[in-house]
Amino acid sequence: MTATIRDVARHAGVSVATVSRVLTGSRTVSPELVERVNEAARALGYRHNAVARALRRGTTNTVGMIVPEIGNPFFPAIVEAVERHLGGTGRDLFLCDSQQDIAIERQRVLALVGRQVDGLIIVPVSATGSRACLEEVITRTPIVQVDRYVEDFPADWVGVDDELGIGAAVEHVASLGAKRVVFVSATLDSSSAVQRHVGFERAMRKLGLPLDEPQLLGTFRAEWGRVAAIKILTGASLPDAVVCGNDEIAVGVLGEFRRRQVRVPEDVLVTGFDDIRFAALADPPLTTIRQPHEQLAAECIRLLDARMADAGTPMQRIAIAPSLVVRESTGGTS
Amino acid sequence: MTATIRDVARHAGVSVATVSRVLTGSRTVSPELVERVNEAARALGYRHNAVARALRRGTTNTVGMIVPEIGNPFFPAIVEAVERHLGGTGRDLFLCDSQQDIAIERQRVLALVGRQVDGLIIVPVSATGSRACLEEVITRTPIVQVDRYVEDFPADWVGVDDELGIGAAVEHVASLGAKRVVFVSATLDSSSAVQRHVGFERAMRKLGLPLDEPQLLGTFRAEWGRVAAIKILTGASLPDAVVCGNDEIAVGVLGEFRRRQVRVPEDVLVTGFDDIRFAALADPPLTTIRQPHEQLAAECIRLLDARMADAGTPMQRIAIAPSLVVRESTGGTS
DNA sequence: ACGTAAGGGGTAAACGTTTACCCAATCTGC
DNA sequence: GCAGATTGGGTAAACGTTTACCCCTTACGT
Repeated sequence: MTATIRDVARHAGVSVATVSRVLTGSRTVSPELVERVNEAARALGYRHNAVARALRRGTTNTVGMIVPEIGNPFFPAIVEAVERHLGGTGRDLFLCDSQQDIAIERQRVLALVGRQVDGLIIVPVSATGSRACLEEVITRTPIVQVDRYVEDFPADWVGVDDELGIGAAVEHVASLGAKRVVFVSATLDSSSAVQRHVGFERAMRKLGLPLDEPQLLGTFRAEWGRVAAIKILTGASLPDAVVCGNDEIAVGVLGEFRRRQVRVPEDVLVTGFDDIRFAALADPPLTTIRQPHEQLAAECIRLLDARMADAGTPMQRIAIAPSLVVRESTGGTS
Repeated sequence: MTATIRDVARHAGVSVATVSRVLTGSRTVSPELVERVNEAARALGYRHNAVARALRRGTTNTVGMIVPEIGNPFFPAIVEAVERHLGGTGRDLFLCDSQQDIAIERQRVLALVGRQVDGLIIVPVSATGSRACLEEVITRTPIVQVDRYVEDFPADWVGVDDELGIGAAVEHVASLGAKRVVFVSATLDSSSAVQRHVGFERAMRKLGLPLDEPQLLGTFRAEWGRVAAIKILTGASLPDAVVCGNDEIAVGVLGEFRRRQVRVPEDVLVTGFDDIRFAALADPPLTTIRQPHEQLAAECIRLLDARMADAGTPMQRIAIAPSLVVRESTGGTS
């Protein structure tokens, strides 16, 4: 059985308080006793019990993070960036996947909050459906929303300006002469789906482009991109451009176009959103809206730390401008 | 502040033991008191404290999982499958990324084990370097290795038969007439790198194919695939086939070949390993060795449960045969 | 030399839950 | 009617750590 602080105390011939003081450095202890305690701990292979410490201190040195779809490379990229920013602060990141399901999301939230994570970073599954469980726990732990957010829910958020990003994609294809532009995205469940949709319609109106193409809203998955491409191809004629709500959809669209001998960008321009690492590797390499992972992660951790330091800190919403990355799928070079 | 079991007891006019008995159903309590306790718990919004429960019970209802590179879609796919098998068992999965770094891996292992996860599922970073930290904790928690394993370390493992898999890829390209076959994989740090390398050489010898091509061993990353493709293209002449150690490398190779007008499969055959979801979406769609995620996950959870049930259970090594998926990159159809 | 302050070590309570043990009431069998 | 068994509720210890409080010793200033 693993040694406890009591065993170390007995071995060193001191009290458990002395052992605790030595090992945490919380108060001075005489050098002689420090030496004995350290030696005893070493000899017994003592490691403090994080569960007991959490109960006593009320903190765990962990941050929970929940993403809605871990198989979408965009979310692991955000997780990697968050880890880099959390690393060096002595805190551990515990990651959970909510599988695009608000019931599973609630389970994950309660699992993390119930284990007293010091903060929760969440990409909410649904702009409306995620509210109930987050309202339930926001008084118990600091929460920061990343990328997506819950509507009418007062919590910190950092993400890109989705409207601006999709607007940049529309302006880009319009600047290349595109008149008929089709939008392929996800149903309006999440805030990013909603905002990208709003951004698309606003940009089209601003540019005076027709909005009469059917809206192709499915999931943020490559499979849906393929299905959407088939729907586009069964239309009367090919649009000038396909603006996609994320890179996965775009990769699916590209693949299906390629399979059916539709040339990109010669026959139709295609754009994505996110700049996942396969965007550059797609064929042709995908023009996309890059989300600045490092900056999102840095702001996220900063918001969380501010919230942890002072629960009454005024709520912050940080929208970061994304950037257009022009690649071959709209005629750019590699 | 959130209610504790003491508050509920006070509110219901019973003892904390009674409240605990009612809420856990651990012993009979009169219907009248059950009603009062449940009503009090509801009224106070009581949720049990998982930290206190963990300290008292010594279990946490959590499983920790560590993957070496969360940005590689293969690992999220495994995580998703493990979650599906764990779901419904009332246990939560806490995921950590070890960033291909054994020091970070050790931090993650200690973070999870220190918080008394009931079991640990790990894809070890290094066949040798990961041993020290796993030996340190294997007496404290059940461990199952997935995909990769640590050499000379007695712990349960489930993965595909890497030698068999790469051998199938070599046999496949050879059956299409390939004589000069180049192997692009990772340096021999992980067991999968080692086994795939061994499998490649063994298959080449078995088929009487020349092994004099330079070995291109870097990382399991698409970036390395691109670099390797450049190295191949600066050689005297193009090989007949490029067999890659994983899909990421293969996707990188495909991209660079495409960029330099090398036609796949016309000019050179390319294969991968893993069957990540971008393998089918690559251009051309990638011939690969499919790892059966669901089966790997199911066996993994079964091994963990067996280990949890009886720490003395004989160690098991389960190698599952992968399957060849022929796509356009070796002349197959979509 | 004395009074006050500072340092440092030990005891025990606290964190929140679970459950062993004890005790009282009730039930059952003879 | 009584003895023994059963049921069920309460108390308190346990889990492992931290730290408030207490007390003793030593040091310093007058």
